[in-house]
Amino acid sequence: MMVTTSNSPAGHGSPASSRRNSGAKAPPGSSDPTRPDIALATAIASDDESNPTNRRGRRVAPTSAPSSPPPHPTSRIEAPSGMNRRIWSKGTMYGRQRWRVRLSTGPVVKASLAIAERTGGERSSNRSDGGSVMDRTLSPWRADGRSTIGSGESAGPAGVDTSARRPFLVESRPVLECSMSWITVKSAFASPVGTPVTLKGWVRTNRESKADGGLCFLAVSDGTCFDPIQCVIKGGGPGAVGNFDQVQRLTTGCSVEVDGSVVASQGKGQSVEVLVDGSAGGAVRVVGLVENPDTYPVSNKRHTFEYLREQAHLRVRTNTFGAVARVRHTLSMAMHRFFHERDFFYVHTPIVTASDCEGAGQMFRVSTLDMLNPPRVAGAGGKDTPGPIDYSQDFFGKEAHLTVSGQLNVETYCSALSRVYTFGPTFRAENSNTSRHLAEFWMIEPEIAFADLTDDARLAEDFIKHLIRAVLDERPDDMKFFEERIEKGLLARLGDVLEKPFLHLPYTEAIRILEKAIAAGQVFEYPVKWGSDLQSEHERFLTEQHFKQPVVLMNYPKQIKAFYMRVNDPGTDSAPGETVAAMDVLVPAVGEIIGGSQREERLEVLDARIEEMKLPAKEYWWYRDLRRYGTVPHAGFGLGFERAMMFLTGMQNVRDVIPFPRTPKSADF
RNA sequence: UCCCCGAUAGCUCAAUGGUAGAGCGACCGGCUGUUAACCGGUAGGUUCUAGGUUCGAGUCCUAGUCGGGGAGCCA
Repeated sequence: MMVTTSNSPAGHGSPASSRRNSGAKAPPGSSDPTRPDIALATAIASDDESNPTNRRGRRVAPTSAPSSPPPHPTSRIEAPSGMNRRIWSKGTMYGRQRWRVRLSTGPVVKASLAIAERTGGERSSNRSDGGSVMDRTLSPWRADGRSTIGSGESAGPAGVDTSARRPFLVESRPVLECSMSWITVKSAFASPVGTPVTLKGWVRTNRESKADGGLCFLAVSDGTCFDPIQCVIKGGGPGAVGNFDQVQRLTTGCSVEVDGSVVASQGKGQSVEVLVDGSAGGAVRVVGLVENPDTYPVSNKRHTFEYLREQAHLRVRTNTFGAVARVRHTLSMAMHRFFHERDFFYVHTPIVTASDCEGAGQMFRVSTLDMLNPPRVAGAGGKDTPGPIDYSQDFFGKEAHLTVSGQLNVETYCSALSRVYTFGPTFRAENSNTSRHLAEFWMIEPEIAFADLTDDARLAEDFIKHLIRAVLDERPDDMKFFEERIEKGLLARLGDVLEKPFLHLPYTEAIRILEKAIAAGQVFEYPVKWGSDLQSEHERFLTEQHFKQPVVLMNYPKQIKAFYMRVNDPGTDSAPGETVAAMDVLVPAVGEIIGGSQREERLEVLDARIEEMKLPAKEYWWYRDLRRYGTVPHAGFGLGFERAMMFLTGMQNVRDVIPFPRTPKSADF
């Protein structure tokens, strides 16, 4: 089935699609000045100084006609009837023309294959990772959708990023708005001048002017993009809105509906705005007022993160937390997409666990017993001493806790579905109060069958690079904010990680490097010794000073790692002691971001480890069964979702990258 | 859990043991296609809690609560 060309772009779409298509008739090479995200995309990657941006990164005034790629016949490409698909150009990215394909229904792969045939000659190769947007999006090579983890086909030399050549499809955009009577602020920014719009959102700022007989400048945000849109409300002359006095009194946080039309802005600071002219049907309807503006907790001023944590229900209305929320969503979707496109299955591992064998720290108890008067085991403690609590009378008939990891459970599904992952909340009752720890956090744990530690490390690298690309591609507006206000140099740091292959380094070798550094005068607070775990200062030294790039540390001493990690053959890495196939991925500025291992698949070795660590062997009966019935080598890792958020946004405190943080002594909201 | 720091107006912070202050925000007015606006004015306080020392405590002492940074543990 081919995607054909046509001169009637509006023939198969909703009104919204017509609007976009007509908008796309502008020279597609030009960054749309009404789209801050596109302007940013250009700004991130290009050294082209001809795109003046103002402080917020918007194009201030379009310069002369852009000279970049000649018009591409996007708007003439049309799907066969009944397929409901649209294609449009979105401007440039990394100096290349960027295309997006939208497919509401229908066979995605076939469509993109057909397109690839049309554009197959248009490879670009100036990306440092060897890929390009065009390659990733449209090339026939990847249009077959085949995933290649662990196979010879795409798994290049160790450390070479191959994920760029894997399927990267289609941006999905909300179709929903088409059936609603209003549009999002994000869509309004993308609408051509002259489009009548109805917006619904919250007032960010309200400025007044006496010009033109009275104007109000309402900055309205609905959270769908970083920037609020400026609504100019007329208060004098024939265009005055009836409730202008009410509009004048609107304060930060009020919710409103605005009818108006998209116009080119007369002021500086934004290229388009929404003009509300009463004589042209414009109106402002107040939905909800802020009842006491004086005490509105997130008034229009700077607030500390500490303060905003105490206002977690309102903090998402601020620039920072809105951006965090959008990036968090994007990261979540990107993660699922990464695995889905590589034939991984998402497994919902349990939150409540009645097995006492997860062994990763303090657990939260789950119980329905009467805490004041729990049942006791009869006679166990003699007449006067009460026996231990009788959990056989508890809800599950035994002790139950909240999970500290989905790994053991997900290994079972791995032993049948080959490639699986779990993503869910995880609970640790440790009394640790730091900027990197939560009592409730989210963790991603993939598990791959027939894989060894190298496959695992390669997957981790592909995964991290995919996540970086996703947030840069999809949330340029928010990422620009993080770069400017949260961490200067963030984009360079991420670009660096994207660019360089991860270095694989045996633990034993890392110890040698650290010892040499000490001999050369490097001072550490903690000693370095084969057999002890590396301190974060050691990890930072390796990744930030010595190698200045991401490092995958591999093959740790057996005694400092978990029982399920595969015991290496003697002599691996010429280590002075026994090692296990564990790995930690270290990245500059954040440190350890991933921990993983190849799992012990040999029953007798596993049993020996369980025995050695004095673990309750009985509890592991089902885990041991995996080794008794068709055991396979397998490996996996865990990525803390909030730590990934910190890595990607530059936010310094884990409590600020999760909507409602749970920490010791704190579970408000 | 350990070490260090902190808590004063809606927010951020001042205030030798002696009358509770500023900036921002809010409100009122002026000016302005405004946009960290600007100019003038007004209101706003049980100084975290409970004890103690003192003629007198925001300030000093004790205990507690909460918050922040670091360590450990980890993701």
